[in-house]
Amino acid sequence: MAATLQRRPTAGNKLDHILSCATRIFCEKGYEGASIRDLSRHSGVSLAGLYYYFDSKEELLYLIQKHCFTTLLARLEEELGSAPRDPEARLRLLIRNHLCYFLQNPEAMKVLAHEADSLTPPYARQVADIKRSYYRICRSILDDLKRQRKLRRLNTRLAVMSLYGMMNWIYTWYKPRLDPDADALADHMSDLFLGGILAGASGSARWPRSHNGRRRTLAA
Amino acid sequence: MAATLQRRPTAGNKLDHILSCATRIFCEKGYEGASIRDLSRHSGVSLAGLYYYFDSKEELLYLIQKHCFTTLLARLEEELGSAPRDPEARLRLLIRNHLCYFLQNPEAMKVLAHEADSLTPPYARQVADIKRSYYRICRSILDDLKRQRKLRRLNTRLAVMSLYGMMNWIYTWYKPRLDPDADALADHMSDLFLGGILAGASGSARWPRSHNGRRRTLAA
DNA sequence: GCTGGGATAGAACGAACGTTCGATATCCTG
DNA sequence: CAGGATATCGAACGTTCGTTCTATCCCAGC
Repeated sequence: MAATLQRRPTAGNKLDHILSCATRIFCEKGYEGASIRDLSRHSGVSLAGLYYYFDSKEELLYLIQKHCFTTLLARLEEELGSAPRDPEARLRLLIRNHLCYFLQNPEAMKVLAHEADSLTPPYARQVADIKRSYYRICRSILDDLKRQRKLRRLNTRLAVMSLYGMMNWIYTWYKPRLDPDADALADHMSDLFLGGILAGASGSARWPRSHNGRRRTLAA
Repeated sequence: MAATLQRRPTAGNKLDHILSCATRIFCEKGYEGASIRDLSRHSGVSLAGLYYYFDSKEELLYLIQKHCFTTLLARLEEELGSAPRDPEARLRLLIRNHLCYFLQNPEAMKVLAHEADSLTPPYARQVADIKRSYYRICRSILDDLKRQRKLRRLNTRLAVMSLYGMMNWIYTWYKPRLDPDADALADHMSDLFLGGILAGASGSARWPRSHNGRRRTLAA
């Protein structure tokens, strides 16, 4: 596990190539559905030769996930470092950062979203830590916004998760030719989300509520 | 494929039991990661005995997906049939229907979201047809809303996808003890989404726009 | 020119996979 | 009670899986 912290010297290029092939294959066939033999064929490295660069298939997935989340988080922190204090502006920046990265790495994005819990404890914990940091940044921005705008009724956990859902789901539907580019999409989702959050500010119930005691015993 | 349209008579109960076990196992280990032997162990039916009830592992996944989407769609159509014409009310109804069904069948929900393209053409097409119907209902409600409220700048495709993302992503984070129940969640997401949609109605740019020509050449 | 270690691959390992075969119970019908 | 359909299973088939063993190749440093 710790064996990969710094890999064999000067092997960086080839490992990168393998990771990029693996990302594509995991994206297409899923982690379980992809075989090391697939990776061997597509990367041009022999089956046994691959194991010089990683210790197991699981470590391969771990390396992909760790690299992506680390990069995503590092960019966000860099951008937020030199950004205004205004929570709305910071949230817009987070959304743009997220969508730009993911739309530029759509295959990695699908692997991240799809194989979120394919890792077992030793690896899973490290990835979970990075993801938690990323979550907390968004949550604290929303907490700031809540304070600033006095959004008493805002459940920030639900809000963060709703926003992430909106953003992460795009891997299932986004068509580069058909849909707007990352910046436009970021504006769209920022407007939608912020509009929804801020609309609930003044009144408690702007629209009619559930009022339904309909059937709720629906068997599977 | 057509072999399962009406299965052996009176075998309904056991097939249901097998499908329910399979749903749980696919949920836990993924479609590729789950084995028929897992299903045999957990269902109490012998390995060979299982094949009396279905023709292949893929058909098993197909049966699960088809059943869930058909049920979800049927309930929605039934509820919409006796619902007001107001698009906002109809959208709220759709959201509530979606979340109620999914939060009552969380394992099935994960399988649907996670194995969305694990099926190959013969099976995949039939499931895709049902999903398209479901998508179109939501889209046409949003088109109605757009007309009614004169939301010129609303991209209904993006809106539908954003809404579905918000709703479908919950399988990754929802904790029954911690988070609100289905009705409250439906209200939350309805408010968020409708607030966001309607906020963009009057002005074209309520908040500052992207204004950034920052770096956009970010290697993977 | 020898040598030692980084880099690579052919062949094989045991295990697990999806699926099938043939046989056997069970039960309704005549 | 006979006999066919329904339902079930143990055992096996051929394939593919992740991984490892061992041998080789290449090349810098002595």
